Amino acid sequence: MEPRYDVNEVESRIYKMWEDAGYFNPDTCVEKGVTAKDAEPFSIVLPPPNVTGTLHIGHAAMLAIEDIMVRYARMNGKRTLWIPGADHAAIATQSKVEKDIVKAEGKNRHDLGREEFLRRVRAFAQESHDTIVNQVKRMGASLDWSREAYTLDDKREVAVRAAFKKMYDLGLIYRGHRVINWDVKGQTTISDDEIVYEERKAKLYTFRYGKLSDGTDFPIAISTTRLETKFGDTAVAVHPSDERYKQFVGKEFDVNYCGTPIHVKVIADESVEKDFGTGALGVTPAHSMIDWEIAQRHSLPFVQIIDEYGKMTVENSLVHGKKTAEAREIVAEELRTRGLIIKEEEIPQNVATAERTGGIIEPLPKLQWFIAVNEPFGDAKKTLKELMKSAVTDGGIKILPERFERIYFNWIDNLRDWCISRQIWFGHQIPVWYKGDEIFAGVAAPQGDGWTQDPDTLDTWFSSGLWPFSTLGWPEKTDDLKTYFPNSVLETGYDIIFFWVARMILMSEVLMDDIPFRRVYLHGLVRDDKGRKMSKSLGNIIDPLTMADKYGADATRLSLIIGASAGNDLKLSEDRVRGYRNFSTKIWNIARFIQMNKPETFNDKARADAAASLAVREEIKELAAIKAEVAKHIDDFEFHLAGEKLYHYVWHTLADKVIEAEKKKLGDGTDAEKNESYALLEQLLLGSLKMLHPFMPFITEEVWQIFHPGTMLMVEKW
RNA sequence: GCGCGCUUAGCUCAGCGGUAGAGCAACUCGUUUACACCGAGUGGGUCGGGGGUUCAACUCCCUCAGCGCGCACCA
Repeated sequence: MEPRYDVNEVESRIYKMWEDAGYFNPDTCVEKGVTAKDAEPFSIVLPPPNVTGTLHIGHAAMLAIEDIMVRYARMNGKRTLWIPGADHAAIATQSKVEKDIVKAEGKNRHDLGREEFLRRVRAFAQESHDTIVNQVKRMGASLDWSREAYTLDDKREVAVRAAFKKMYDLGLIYRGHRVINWDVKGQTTISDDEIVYEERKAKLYTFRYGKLSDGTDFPIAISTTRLETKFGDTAVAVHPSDERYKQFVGKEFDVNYCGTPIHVKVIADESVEKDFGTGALGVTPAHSMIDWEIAQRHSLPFVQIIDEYGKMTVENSLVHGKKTAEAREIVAEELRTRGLIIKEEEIPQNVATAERTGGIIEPLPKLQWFIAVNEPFGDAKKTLKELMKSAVTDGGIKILPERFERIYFNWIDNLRDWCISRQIWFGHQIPVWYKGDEIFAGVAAPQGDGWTQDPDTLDTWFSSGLWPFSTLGWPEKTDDLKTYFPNSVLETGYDIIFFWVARMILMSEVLMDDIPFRRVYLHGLVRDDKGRKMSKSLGNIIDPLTMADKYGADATRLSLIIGASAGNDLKLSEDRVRGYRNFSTKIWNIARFIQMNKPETFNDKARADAAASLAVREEIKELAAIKAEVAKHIDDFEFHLAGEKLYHYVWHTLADKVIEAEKKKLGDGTDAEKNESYALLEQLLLGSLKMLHPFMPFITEEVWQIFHPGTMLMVEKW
């Protein structure tokens, strides 16, 4: 053995050896007889990385955890499938590419046209995909590349259309005119979950609209931070039990608001808080989600006064054509002049912004496609909300750590219909065609002339939601689907429990009439050593590839496993990775020492002779005990405890105690003693390698090859 | 407003009813069949504060505080 362990040489050679052997594919394992045909299946999908860039340290953590589960299952004889893939990440990818083009050429997507722009996005996505695949391999992930999928490839296109069609026919997907979240910057709708709230200071104005037609003041004062939207008010809502306003409820008024006539009705609604402001709320149905809902309850009309560019559309007014922020100032000034403002105060306010573009969200009424979550359907007449809940309460899905189950339920309780149409180009075009008043939804375009397909695309999470079965060939009834669905485990970050985990459960309940997976394991975020999120602007990014090149993928993986328990964030520093690199070196030297001390008289017969006396030795019993503990930890998803245990055993027991104790016999014992010592150490080393393999696949395989050429540790019995 | 998590050695964390643990860092010593990316050893904590349950609490319950997070509201 080489005195030094050459990480980069070994890691690239070993991965290629595994790939060539084909054992990442469970079919090959069955063919070559390393897995029984009727073995229990173990299946898991890789959360598909977005094709927006490159692998980051969070991906590396995810790969490490999943590869441990997969390699452990495979070594335990299970028919193990781990499917790789990538996500087209519609909005994220489109905005990234458009931004790059604007920067480089000063053109936007409209200058290029849909065809050309999409060509550019696809080229970028392809390049990004290739980089990511290489990086995933670099981390040692034992994925079945022969089954690789992409959320936007032809097979998944079929799945998306079949899913849309089925849900449309069930009445779960509908087209409706409702208030949606409009991203002014990105020029598209987004779902409730894609909103990020930013806390800012805002001014809360308490005021009266103005004069009534008889010249008296409007009788009720209201409060708002958005004076400019009040042109769109159609009601003033008060609490039903509020004595102050009871006399006005049901009355309608024609009021002059800053020179523009508006018509408002006073209504009573439980949702109004008596103690906030004046206890009266100006209802703007067209530009507030909550107000829209109030308007629905009271059959109020709505008046749209802001357009898609965030500009005021109030005809013949002070604010026509102005942006909302500017309009607000103009209105405030006008109200002051008219003496209508009663109070101005600074309050903290959460402003809704778009997750991807950072633009302000302007609620607007628009005709869009939705998934109905409160609509009973099918034979059971259950709603999607009910099904999503029961999948976890009694449907067999267990979420780890358990506290996320409550977070999941809480999210479902507050869930509104999911807006799935997007006004962007990159993604699955909505499989609906129009001809006059006719609408056709289908997997393929309708026959005949004159049909036009809906130009919008689907929320990227619509296609990711199908992932646990679309990767297995659905809607076709494939063997893979029969064998590997539902998935055994879904492993992902807790930050996408709503975006992704919940949507997969939703889709699976409708389309498969089953849970998508039995277990959800949520990992935390990888932060820097001070607990901050890693970001370019902070300059605290730790790149997994740099770490792998410097210290090895094995060390990088271990640094991401030990100290990281389910659902908890991990603080990572280069020092940690270096520490586990030292452990790799230790393993190498243990192996080297044992190999150097192989007695000349040692052979199979000597091994057999030693077997009986070894069987009763404490060291062997101890190894068995460690093995049982490690297995229990892995079975319980406590990878950090398993890793720590192994680290400690190998270094501080095997190396520091057992080897030290055997040195004397190896040096000047009898042949029989030497052989027994060697047999003992060899057995402890090989046993350790097996246990360590899921955690540190490269070095363990490399050392194994030295002791057992011609066999492969990755398919040895654990 | 509703809910969740964390608070244990200088740092990062494990332990979660029976006399305080690991890794890193610090300090001392040490090149002897691998490894200085090493070995042997040492120091260092009233387990966030207060109260309770118990023969016994870091571990269970209540309460307060600090930090962090999710959701909703945000007129």
